[in-house]
Amino acid sequence: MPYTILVADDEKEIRELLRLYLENSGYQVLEAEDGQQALDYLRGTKIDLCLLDIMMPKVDGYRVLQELRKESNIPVVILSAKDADSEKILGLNLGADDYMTKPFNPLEAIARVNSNIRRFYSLGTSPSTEVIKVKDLELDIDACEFRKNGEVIELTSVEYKIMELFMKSPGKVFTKQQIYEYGWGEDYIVADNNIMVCISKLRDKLDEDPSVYIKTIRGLGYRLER
Amino acid sequence: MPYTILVADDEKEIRELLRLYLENSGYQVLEAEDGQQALDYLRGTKIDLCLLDIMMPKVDGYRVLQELRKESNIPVVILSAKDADSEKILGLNLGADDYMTKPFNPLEAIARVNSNIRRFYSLGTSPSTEVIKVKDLELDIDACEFRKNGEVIELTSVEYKIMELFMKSPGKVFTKQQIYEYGWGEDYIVADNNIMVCISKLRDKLDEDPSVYIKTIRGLGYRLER
DNA sequence: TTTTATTTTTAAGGTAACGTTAAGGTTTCT
DNA sequence: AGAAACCTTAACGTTACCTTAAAAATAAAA
Repeated sequence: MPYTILVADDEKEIRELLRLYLENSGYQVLEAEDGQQALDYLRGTKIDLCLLDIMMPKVDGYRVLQELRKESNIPVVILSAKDADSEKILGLNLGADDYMTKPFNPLEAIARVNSNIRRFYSLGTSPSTEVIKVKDLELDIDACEFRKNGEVIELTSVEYKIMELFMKSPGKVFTKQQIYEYGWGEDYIVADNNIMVCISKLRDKLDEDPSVYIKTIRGLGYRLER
Repeated sequence: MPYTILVADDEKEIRELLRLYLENSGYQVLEAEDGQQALDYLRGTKIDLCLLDIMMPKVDGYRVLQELRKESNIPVVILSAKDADSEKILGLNLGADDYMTKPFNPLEAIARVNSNIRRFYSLGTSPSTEVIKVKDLELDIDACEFRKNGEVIELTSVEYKIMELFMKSPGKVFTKQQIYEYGWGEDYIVADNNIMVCISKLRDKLDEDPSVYIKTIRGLGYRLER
């Protein structure tokens, strides 16, 4: 099961250079020549890591990164001709994992890709078949599927997100603010009732009479019992 | 709760510079001035990320990294004056997560630390789960749970807060004012009885006949016996 | 585009846990 | 003994939370 790397750069030579080295290291490679194409790939395909140029037509790399981070946490290595520190900082703070300035040594590129792949997938998150289990609950990240005792329970996207948050840290208490920001992907506004309705529906679907799975911590938030 | 960063560098100025910026960003900082000391820290202390200089006395950075990787996967950011690509590649292939060349912009250093911390701890591996223990009492900060002899004791949010205050500094006397401000999160108003009721209920739940755990210091306040 | 279905938000009524208050009791110090 | 500080209990009122249903927004289908 080779890892899939997306190379997003408008220069054809660079894409081909990277493809050469990456394929040589056993990766599968996809190419995007502008930001829009990159986003399409990232949304529609299972990409394990992205090499992302900043200066691209249509949608620039920062924008791609910003959009991507709303949905995914895969490692992103920024490629850029800009060497200024401020650029690096901007990229890293937007959620990039690494930064390389052009021109670069392709061997260094490979080393960085290896490093980031290992970091992200070796421990914790595994490449494809990631299933988190808590009690008799299962969350299949790849399939975006939630199961109880092996039976699929249909969740809406917000419900799924919240369940994901819970299942990734079972036993940990999350405040309403944290839940809102993770589930809705927006800055916190007071929308407590919203969350409560969602929790209520989740409990419904898990058919808890007393709160067996999702426990209320009054004054604090909620927690998934492990 | 704060992440602990180990700064391993033989130059005192660099350590102090990094400490300044890191502490300013809310990290806890430990310093090592040579490779041996770094290894001792890494083995004996809970370190969440390591900033590692390559050229150090006794044991060099590569060696430290190599040893560390046999036991742990925490993020390591290499600091080095060597700018040659081959050096970077060596570091990354040995299992480093990032690489910075001196001299560096401290803000970039912070950005990289943030990035690596977020990458490694936000998802996947849980962030150093914190449990405070005093005698047979345990306070699980993540789960907001209080236990005695491993058995959960349900606390209300104010009770929990007060217990947190006590457990964070066992043996220390807290005045009613301090307890009120911490437990209620408001400026002190005279509400002594309030506190007394709360302490009373706590003692109840800990089933103390004489005050084994929470001792009254007449005229001053209360203290958790250690 | 209009219609239909699904998801999310808003609103409102209900409930139980929690913090407050007050009153009577106990300990401790002078 | 008397006073001051502290303890305990129970009733009350508030608040945070739960649930349901309808309205609004969004996505899917015709």
